Amino acid sequence: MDILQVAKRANVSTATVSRVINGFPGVREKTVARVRRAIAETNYVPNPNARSLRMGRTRLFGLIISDVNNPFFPELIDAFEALASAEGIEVIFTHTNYDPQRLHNCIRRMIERSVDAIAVMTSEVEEESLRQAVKANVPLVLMNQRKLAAKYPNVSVEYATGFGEALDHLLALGHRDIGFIAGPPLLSSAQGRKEAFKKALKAHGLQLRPEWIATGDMRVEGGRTAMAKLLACDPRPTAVLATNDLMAVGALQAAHAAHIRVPKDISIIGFDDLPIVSMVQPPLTTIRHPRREVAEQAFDCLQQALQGKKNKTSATLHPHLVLRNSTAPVGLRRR
Amino acid sequence: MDILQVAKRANVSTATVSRVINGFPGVREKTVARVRRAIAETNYVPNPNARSLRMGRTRLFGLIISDVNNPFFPELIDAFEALASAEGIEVIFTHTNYDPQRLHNCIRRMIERSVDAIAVMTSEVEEESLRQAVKANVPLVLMNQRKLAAKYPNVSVEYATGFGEALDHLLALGHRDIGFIAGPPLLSSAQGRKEAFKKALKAHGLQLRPEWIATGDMRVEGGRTAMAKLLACDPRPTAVLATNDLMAVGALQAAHAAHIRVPKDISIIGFDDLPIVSMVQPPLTTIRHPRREVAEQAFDCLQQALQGKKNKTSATLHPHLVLRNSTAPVGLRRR
DNA sequence: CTGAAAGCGCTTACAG
DNA sequence: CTGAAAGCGCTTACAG
Repeated sequence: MDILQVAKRANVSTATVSRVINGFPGVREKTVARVRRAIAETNYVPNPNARSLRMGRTRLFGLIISDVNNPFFPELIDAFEALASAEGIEVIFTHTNYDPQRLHNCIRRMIERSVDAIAVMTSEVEEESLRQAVKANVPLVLMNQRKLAAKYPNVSVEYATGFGEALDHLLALGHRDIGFIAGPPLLSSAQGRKEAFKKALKAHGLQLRPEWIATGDMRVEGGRTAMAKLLACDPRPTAVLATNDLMAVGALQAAHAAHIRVPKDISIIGFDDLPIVSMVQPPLTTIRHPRREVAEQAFDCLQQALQGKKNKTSATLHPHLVLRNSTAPVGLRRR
Repeated sequence: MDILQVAKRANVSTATVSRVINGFPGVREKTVARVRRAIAETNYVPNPNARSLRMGRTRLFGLIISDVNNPFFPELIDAFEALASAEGIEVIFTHTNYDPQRLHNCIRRMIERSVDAIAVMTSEVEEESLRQAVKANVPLVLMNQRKLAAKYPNVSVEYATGFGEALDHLLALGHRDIGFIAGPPLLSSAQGRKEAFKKALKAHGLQLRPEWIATGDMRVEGGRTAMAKLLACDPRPTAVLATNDLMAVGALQAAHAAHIRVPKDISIIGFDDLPIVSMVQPPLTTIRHPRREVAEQAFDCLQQALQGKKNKTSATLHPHLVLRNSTAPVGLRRR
């Protein structure tokens, strides 16, 4: 009954206090001042539960990611949370650990908590889990789910743009012999990147030599072994792109181990722009995954859905090359 | 009015439905069954806002950390969230970016959201911010705040234990000449680690040579330059401990750059056990900061405080050495 | 063992 | 421009 205390103190009704708090027009200036003073004096803060119960909105958003330990996500979380916080929205955040069953539970829990909207920023998504939200009438937004993009708002990243820029850069440095460290065939996001790479390669009029594709597990270790294979080729590529930064870091280590200098003897380009790539030597040139922008677009989608606007349901973002020190002109040595 | 629908369907009052949902004893088995069926048939889920409004508890915990981008935190978040989730508690989580003003706001926001309890897992804490929670009667728990430990529940980590184990290990390998990469003098957590190192050193009967202490900025870059200084000493240490893993990684890079082999020519030990240390070559031996356990103890403290138990208000945890490949016996070379 | 009813703290037609 | 009152969906003494 706390709004009542404020009301008494200001000599008005609770309705008026409510109006002042929510910035409704049509309250006399003098009354507003009186209410504001009473609020200040009592340190009054509205009870969000009462408010939510009444309004049917909680100002609570759900954010679901794959894995807190994956250094890809912190920036995305950070950006999403900053936007929410600026709007007075709180974020409940959970991770699925790549487990579809957990995704299902995460969504259920969030609906039970009556969040206003959910951003599902995981790489693998099963539609069945999403239907819970549809049924509960909770807006959703996905990331990079091309197959579901027709039915659900989706923020997607056009990998090919990034690979195109990387290839522009390498070609300008004189590279023609370009290797690729791919990800596991079963991982759809890895396959998406591979396809985009091939597409960009073709657009640049380059051949794809099958022996210059090695496959890794998306982690440092996998990049190391994949790179070892590429380095053993004869002829070997003069530049290598990796599906993600962790494997690019592994590739760098493999080169070091083989006493092949980066970038002098071979150029390496990663993908994602994780914090780690500027911590290794040399700092890696990489294609930045626009994850902050993904968070922004996702947040916008949800807000718009809540406001009943139907226009902006999806967005496409483009990754860009970030130059650091792991690429150099093709040496004369191999010419 | 949704519990009413269930009640009607089961031919009971809402009170009885509520009793069944909350597992109160003393409802006839047959009635329970009827209510359960009605709940299942209607897919009924209690409205948490109504519940919170009535009960004065939200089953919402706040978790405040310094920095999402700091790879120290994900495991802590993960552990905390898993415990909460198992108890049907949701976590609102924010970060301060090392800014005391933001900590103040984070705590205020959480109180306004009427969380049941708050874990403040940041390195720097100003007491004034905490008083908001005290005033609002919201239980708190801190991490490694010795100065505040008398007034607030606190989970602290006894760094000296970890350094002691590291020194045991190095002595067993024949090392006597041990260098240290310290952190900035103004950073209290870095100073705490330095003091603990000195203490452990003394306990092992070793001298501290002032020129074998170099200072870095707690990041990879700082570790690199600090290590370069240590390597330039004559005589130089045969083993180096770093205040944190990021600087240990930098130290490793500096050794590589100087063509000094790790661990053959020099041993390196880090602190924290970040994921990154097993991604570099060689994987670093390090002292593991028990951050999962910190999360567990913190969560327990909060739960107990909520249950009105006064016994367990603080806890002390011990870091332990994790052996990997960056240490080796002192070479004969330097004998 | 169960129900009727009050009340948690708000917001919002409705009336004036 | 402002107030009286209903109602959001629960839980919990109280009564039987």
